[in-house]
Parts: sequence; C-alpha cells; structure tokens
Amino acid sequence: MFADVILPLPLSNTFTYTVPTKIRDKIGKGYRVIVPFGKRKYYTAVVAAIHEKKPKTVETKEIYALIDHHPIVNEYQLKLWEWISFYYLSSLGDVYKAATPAKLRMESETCVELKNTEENDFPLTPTEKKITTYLQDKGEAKIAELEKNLKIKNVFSHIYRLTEKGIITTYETIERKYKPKTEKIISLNPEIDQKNIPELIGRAKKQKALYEQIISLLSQKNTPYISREEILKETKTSPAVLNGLIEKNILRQFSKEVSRIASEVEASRKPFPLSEHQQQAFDEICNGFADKNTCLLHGVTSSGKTEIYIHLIEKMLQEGKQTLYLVPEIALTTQLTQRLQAVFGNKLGIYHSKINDNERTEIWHKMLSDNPYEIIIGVRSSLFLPFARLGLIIVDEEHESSYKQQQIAPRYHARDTAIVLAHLMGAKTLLGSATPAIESFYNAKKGKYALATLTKRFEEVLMPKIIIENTKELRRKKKMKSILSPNLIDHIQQALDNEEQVILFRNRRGFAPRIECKLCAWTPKCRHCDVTLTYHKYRNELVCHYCNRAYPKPEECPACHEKSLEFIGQGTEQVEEEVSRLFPGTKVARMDTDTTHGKNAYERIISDFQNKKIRILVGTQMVSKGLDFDNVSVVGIIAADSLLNYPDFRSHERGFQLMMQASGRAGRRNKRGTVIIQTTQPELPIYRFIVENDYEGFYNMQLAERKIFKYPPFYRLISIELKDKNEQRAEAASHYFADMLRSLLQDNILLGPNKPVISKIRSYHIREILLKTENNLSASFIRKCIRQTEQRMREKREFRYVVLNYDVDPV
DNA sequence: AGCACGCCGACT
DNA sequence: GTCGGCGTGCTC
Repeated sequence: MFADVILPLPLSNTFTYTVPTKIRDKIGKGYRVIVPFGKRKYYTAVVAAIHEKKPKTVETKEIYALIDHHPIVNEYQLKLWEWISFYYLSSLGDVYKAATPAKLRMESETCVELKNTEENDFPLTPTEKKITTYLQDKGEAKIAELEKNLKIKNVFSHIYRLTEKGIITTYETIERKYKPKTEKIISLNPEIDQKNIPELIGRAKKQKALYEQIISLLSQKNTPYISREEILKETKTSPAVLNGLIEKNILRQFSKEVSRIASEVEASRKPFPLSEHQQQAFDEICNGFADKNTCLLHGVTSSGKTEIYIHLIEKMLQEGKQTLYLVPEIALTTQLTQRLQAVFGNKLGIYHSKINDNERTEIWHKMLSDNPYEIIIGVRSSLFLPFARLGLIIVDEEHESSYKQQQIAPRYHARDTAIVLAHLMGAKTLLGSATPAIESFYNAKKGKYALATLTKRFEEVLMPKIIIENTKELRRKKKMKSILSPNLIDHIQQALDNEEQVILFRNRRGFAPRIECKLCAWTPKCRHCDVTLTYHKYRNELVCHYCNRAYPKPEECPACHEKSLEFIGQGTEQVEEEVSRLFPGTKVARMDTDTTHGKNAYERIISDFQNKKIRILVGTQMVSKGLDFDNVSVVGIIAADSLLNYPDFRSHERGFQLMMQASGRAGRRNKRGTVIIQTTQPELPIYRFIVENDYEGFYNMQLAERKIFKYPPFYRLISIELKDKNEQRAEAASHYFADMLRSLLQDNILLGPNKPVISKIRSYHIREILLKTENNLSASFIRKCIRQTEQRMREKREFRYVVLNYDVDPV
C-alpha cells in the first residue's frame, strides 16, 4: 500500500511513501503523516491519495508516523487545493502552506549532543572548538540555536565533520508545535474538614478574609472551582496571600486546559425586520439561487446589505447549513463582528490576520469537531477552513483587490476561489458590492450570475452631493493657496462649526512622494529598487516604499552641492500638517500604514473618530473601507488624478470604486453629505459618472474599452514575471520564454517581454510577459503550454535559476 | 525550501 | 594539504 503525500515545500509534485502494515486500516486521504524527506529532515505531510501502484523509478521510503485519527482536511478541500494549484500555477505544497495554520505542520529539527568519549585526540578547528565548548556547557543544542548564538555560517558542514570525528551525535526531534492553553484553577480541598480551617489559618488576617471571599465567590457562581486569575482580580489580593492558603493545603491549585477561542457572547437580538427594499432584494437573491449558483447583490453604500446577509445566514441555520462570510482584511472591524455576534452569539467564529496561530489551530480543530462554528466571518484564508456542511459563501465588497493574494504563491483570488469551493460543496455564492468589479457585473448581465439590486440607502439617507474641483484652473487663477481648495476649506470649516466630522483622502503616505533639486533636477532613488524615495518628515528620512529601506535626508544636493532640494507632491503627512495649520486647535489624526503599525493602533484611531475625539481624519485607502460613521458630513479627495494615472487597465475602475466608496462615508440620517474631489482633469468622463452616481454608465464605458483593448472580461490574463540579479540574464531568459510560449500558443496575444515601470526590486531585475487569451481557450491547454515553456527554459543551464512567477488574473 | 556535495581559491 | 565559500542538483 502506498500513499501520495503533499509536503509543505514549494515542490510541484506529490511524493509516494510505503504505508506500514500497522496503520493500513487507519490511514486515508486528508490525514497528516510524518515522513522522512531527504537525508535528515522530517515533515508533516498530508495524504492526497492511497493506492497500490509501486513507483517504477524511485525507491519508496516508509511513512514514519500517522498523526491523526480523523482526516484534517476533507475531500472538498483537497479538491480545492488541487484546483488552486492548477489554475494559479502554483505548487501543491505552497497551497498546503497557505491553507493550514503553521502549528498543524510541525517539522523536525536537528539536535546535536556530545558523545561521552573522553579521548578526542583529533585536532579541532576554531569553529569546531566553539561548538564543542558550547555543547559542554549546554549538553545539547539545536542547529538553529548554534547558528544564532554562535553566529556560525554553514553549521552543517562543521557538524558533519564533528560527527565524522566521533565527537558528537545528531538526532532529529519533532516538537509538538501546538500547545493547548492552560489556566490555573483553585478549588477547596475536600479532604480538609471545615472545622479545622480557622485553626489552620491562625492569625493570618488577610488569608482569612480571602478565604471567606473565595467561599462566597464559589457559592455565587455555583461552581466547584474558580480561576486563579479571577480570584486575584475579584478580591484584589496579592498572590502571596493566595499562595499561603494553597501552602496550608486549604485550597488546591490545578492546571486546566482552556480554549483560546471560546467566547461567552450570547445572542442578544433577533435579526431586524427587513425594509421593503431589503425584502425585495432578499427575495431576488433567493429566487436567483433557485437556478444559479452565484448571485451578485448590487447595493449602494449604506443600503443595509449586512442585514440582508444576516437574514440569509439565518435561513442557512434553519436549513442546517454553514455560512462563510468573507470580508477584505481592512473591512473586518469590531463594528461588523459585534453586530453579527449580537445575532449569532457563539455560533460565529472570527478568522483574520491578527489572530495568532494557536487560535487559528483551535478554530480549525473546532471546525472538525461535532460542534463546529455555523458561521465564520473571515478574510481570504478562511476559505480553507474544514467546513462540513457549507451552504453559502458571502463575498462582501467583492470588488476589493485585496481579495487577490499578491506577491507570494499561491496568488489566488478569494472571490473566484469561493465560487469554485461553493461549486464543489454544492453551496451558493453571494457577491455583494456597491461598485461591483467589471467582471462580476458582466457575468451578472450575461446571466451567468443572478442579479439583485438595492438602489435606496437605508432609511432614505440621501446620496451625497459630489463637487468636482478643477485645481488646475484654480492654480492658474492663483486661488490655490494650500493643498486644499478654498471651497474644500470652507466646507470643512462649516462642518467643524456644526460639530460634524471630516475625512480627507490622499493616496500617498509620507510627507512628499519625491524630493528634487531645483537646479539640476537630481532626485534620490533607492539603491536596490528602481523607485524614487518618499520623504517621511516625522522620521526625517527618505524611505523606499518597495523594500522599506530608509536613507538619511541629504541637506544639500549631492550633485551640485547647493541647498536647493524641494519637495514634490504631497503625502498624507503633509496633508495632516496643512490641515492642522488651517484649522488650529482642531483634533486631526492620520491613518495610514505608518500610523497603524502598533497592535491596536488601527482600532484606536477608529474608535477615537467614532467618539468624536478626532474631528478630521486624514488617510490613505484605509479611510474609505467598510467603516460606518454617522457624523461625517464632508469627504475630501485630495488628488484624484493620482488614482487614475497608473499605467494599468484597471486604474479607472479602481479609482471609480475608491471615490464611490469614499463618498459613501459622507451623509447622515437627516442631512445630505458633501464630497469634494480635487482634480486637474475634470473633463474626464469618469467624473460625470461619479457625480451622477451612475455605476452602469461607468460600467458600459469601461466595457467598451475593455473590448477594444482586449482585456477582461473578454480576455483572460496571465502575467509572467522573470527575475534575476543579472539584468542581461533576466532579459535573455524572458525573451527565450516569450518566444517559446508564442510559438506554442500561436494566435493568442503575448505582450513583451517588457521592462516594468519599476524594473528593479531588492536588487532583482524584472521582466514581464503578459499573456492575453481568448475566453474560450481551454485553461488546461494554456497551462500545459506554460509549464512546457518553463521546462524548456530550465533545460538551459544559464536560465536554471532565473526566478519565475505567475500571476493568473492579475488585479 | 533545505541540505549535501563537489569544486575552487585562500591560507597554514 | 585543509578550510570555508559558493554553485548545482535532488528530495518519494
């Protein structure tokens, strides 16, 4: 009997191992096993298949151990992994790593210890001496520890030699990574007679008081035990007093396993009744699901989509089905989770990037248990949780580009993957957005998805008034005395006078996106990336936004040695400074990646804004996403041009979505909000659609362009990136690749290789190839051609180590 | 990825 | 001759 297993490594194929007789009837697909791999390592692998076909070309090793009594991933998930690996051109190992919490994937570590032989007459090198001395001290050590503490490179070669000389031995340890959390609990000692207690306590007054408090706490709660932490907190006594009672054996202390994720939230309300419009949309969705698997809910901002979701989840609960509620990272706020918890209590599990790996592991185990969460609200990766009875996936703000995993494989799109998962599990998918992705709306229009619409804001809140400010004209007339136009300044002042709040949006962080010498136009660039550096005033440094390297700000121009450096453009930092200058005494805060790095920084800014401690909030994209504030009357978009000028076919779509979303933050129950958009190109048609809140008009315009220029939804894109430290090699390899692929794919359109706008990142020179294929061309054919091209390229010695990345359906 | 292995220049 | 650095190739 053989098992094909998936290893947590970026290797494309599975590996076959012999199943030892004693676990034959206990093993199956989706079980974890520990397998030896290579000369020394052991990894936690997942069984992908069990069969009787002995591999012809290689000797098989035996599975070292079976970890689970039950599969840790189900059939659907394995199928989903395979689909992701196929569709997004990534290895199964990478999918496995992305899908599971790290604590489920322990691997071995090499330990070394001294052999207890006295005679070592071998001469030792200084490094070896260092290692043996360290081991004499510690007895044994892990390889990683030696590397770190002794700062030795290439530890393995030294270990190898020491082993040969018979001075040390090595062995592999597999640590159980996941440790359940424990809590110290206190109970009365039943073996002690109550009567003897006063005598035991004696003259210790504090102990006596504490003892009585504990007795009352226990009877209050009607439990036999209580946690140590709670006692100390409730009674405000020092631990020494408690320890005294434990010492005297009056109390007993135990360790108890506790859940990290258990929440004691009780459902406190029923779903609110739906308004007439909401009910209509709800019915449209249900009808849509009768004959389609996917439905798009197009509902303007603040139309109460969440309440519709709540009703759908409720329906699923009644049918005994689970719901997955996907949100973009940034939109998963306490606002939203509390609202859902109020209705669903502890049936709801929360899965986002801030929860640590132990908690993830517990959620995973809970999903496998007999009492899983019925609802999960989570980010991208929650798609991989082991749902058993999934009935519905809600993809909220489905147009959000953060649903696409960037940079690291597998570069999957959570929305598209959700649809595939739902299909595999016989579930439905609901996509929700005020500004749907062009692709999604197209699918809905074409009848591939059902469509439900919600055009009224909840409780008749009016859509905001949108004003386009022509800053070019204003500048010409010398009326722009600030980053903010006079009109915007007036509106802000009015809002402040009315005790209302303001959000200002600027797409660049830092103080100035660039500095330049007035005389010779010298501009500082990153030494490792092909980008200009952004000036951050509070750090007084120049920062590369691609690799995060920081450089000191030069006082004079290094080229012409004049003190002639000036700032070009304005980032959030400068907007913040300007606003503080214009409205002295007003509390202003900035929200961008620089100010939200701390653990709760983001939440703190949000709550300060909500509690009106902050009057004006300046920020990047972050301020436009998923937050509901009821006192914001003015939203300013500082430099709309910068949103639209990216050399990318989606830049207008993204700009439109962003401006519409930001606009959605403005407006209150009884007052119309104002949105002011500052641009130098007010003639662009996109602004007309924004002012008129005309999504469909914008959609039609975009669609026409997409058709002409051969972009999605009419064509499918795969972006291929080749990287090498040697620019010539990157260039040559990308030409080789492009030519080869072109010859295999013939009629389909292949652009490049091109030097991307940012052609060097972290010392790697980059080339890009863009493949546009017709919609009806088979996905597997395309991928076969790409894999073949890759293989051919790797056969060439000089290209063997060129880094190759695929981005399917790039966003 | 991680690790072994082998080649090669530097150094005793 | 060794030591240690680096490029190459394999892992069921």
